[in-house]
Amino acid sequence: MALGKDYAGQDCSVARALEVVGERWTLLIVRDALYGVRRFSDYLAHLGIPRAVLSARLHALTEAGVLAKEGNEYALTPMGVELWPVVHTLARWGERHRSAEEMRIFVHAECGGRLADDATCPACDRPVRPTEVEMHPGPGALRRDDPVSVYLREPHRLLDPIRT
Amino acid sequence: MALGKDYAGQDCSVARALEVVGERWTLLIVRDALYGVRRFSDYLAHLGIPRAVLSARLHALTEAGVLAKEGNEYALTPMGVELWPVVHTLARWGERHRSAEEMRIFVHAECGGRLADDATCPACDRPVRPTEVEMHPGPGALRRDDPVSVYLREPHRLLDPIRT
DNA sequence: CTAGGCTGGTTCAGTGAATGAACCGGAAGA
DNA sequence: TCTTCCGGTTCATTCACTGAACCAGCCTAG
Repeated sequence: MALGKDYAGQDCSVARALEVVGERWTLLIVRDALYGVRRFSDYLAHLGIPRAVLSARLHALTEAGVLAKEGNEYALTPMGVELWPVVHTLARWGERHRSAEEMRIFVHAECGGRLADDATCPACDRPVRPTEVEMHPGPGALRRDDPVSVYLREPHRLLDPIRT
Repeated sequence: MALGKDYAGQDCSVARALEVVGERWTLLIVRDALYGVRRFSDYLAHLGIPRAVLSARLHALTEAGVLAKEGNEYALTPMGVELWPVVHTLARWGERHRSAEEMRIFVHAECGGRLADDATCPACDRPVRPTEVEMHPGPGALRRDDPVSVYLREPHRLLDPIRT
């Protein structure tokens, strides 16, 4: 992990975190894993990432303990699942400042209410684990035709495996 | 912003957000800006970033509306300040999984209690704006000798300008 | 008023990483 | 057995990051 990937000299946990998830594509892979994507070909088609880069990132994330490989599937470890608040907070910021219309809507499955920006449920007044979150397509969602995009046209529980 | 920086085809606000803050060094610049850094030379020395890259990032962030330049100082806009939950959530994840000891401690200035991982104050039971947050050095903090690091050996309000 | 230092950059050559296309080996189905 | 699919690896090209050198404007001491 020499020159170009790390942030040596930074006594900061943001830098430590970015050494794991800060490279190009990495956080989008984690996002897809939270959605339930597990297979190489599904990541590949849904992200439009070069195969070589996907391979490298999956291995690096596995090495770091964010993903675990079982058979041919890459799924999040508990450490990886804990990135959910990071991904959600970032998504909400992008939604507010960088998107014309909402693309994805996150709902607390038990009460049906939408999640607050900090990934808590305002109605239930508590933090919500990703397995309790249902994702709905929003009005800004595109009609892409890769298998994962087609699958996600329907509401879907986070972390529920997507096998196309 | 052609090839290599954007994530074209992703109908996802995470991708939109990463097009602004996803490049190498960018989120560390935002972190420093939240700490109160404003001057080119302070970012330079505190980050150990190449001058050319810092120049490019500051211009890109200004262009995107995350930073605003006034005179010779680059400070966060309201849109940039809203990245505080992202940075804090990521810092907490890194702290939990990637650091031996705590490097920085974030405290709600009004009540003296430490912030929860989602950047709320558990004691006051409400979200906390960055201007209400005081940052203290933790036991894992290094004794670096650049001006910003020296300045931050003392407790410091977020967004309070650092002029060395 | 001018010489030197400081701040805030730009330029440039070298290097490493991302890209996209081609290739490959194993497993499963026809 | 032949074919297709899946999960990669290899490779040439292009792009971005790096670090060092250079430079222009401002401030200040002499």
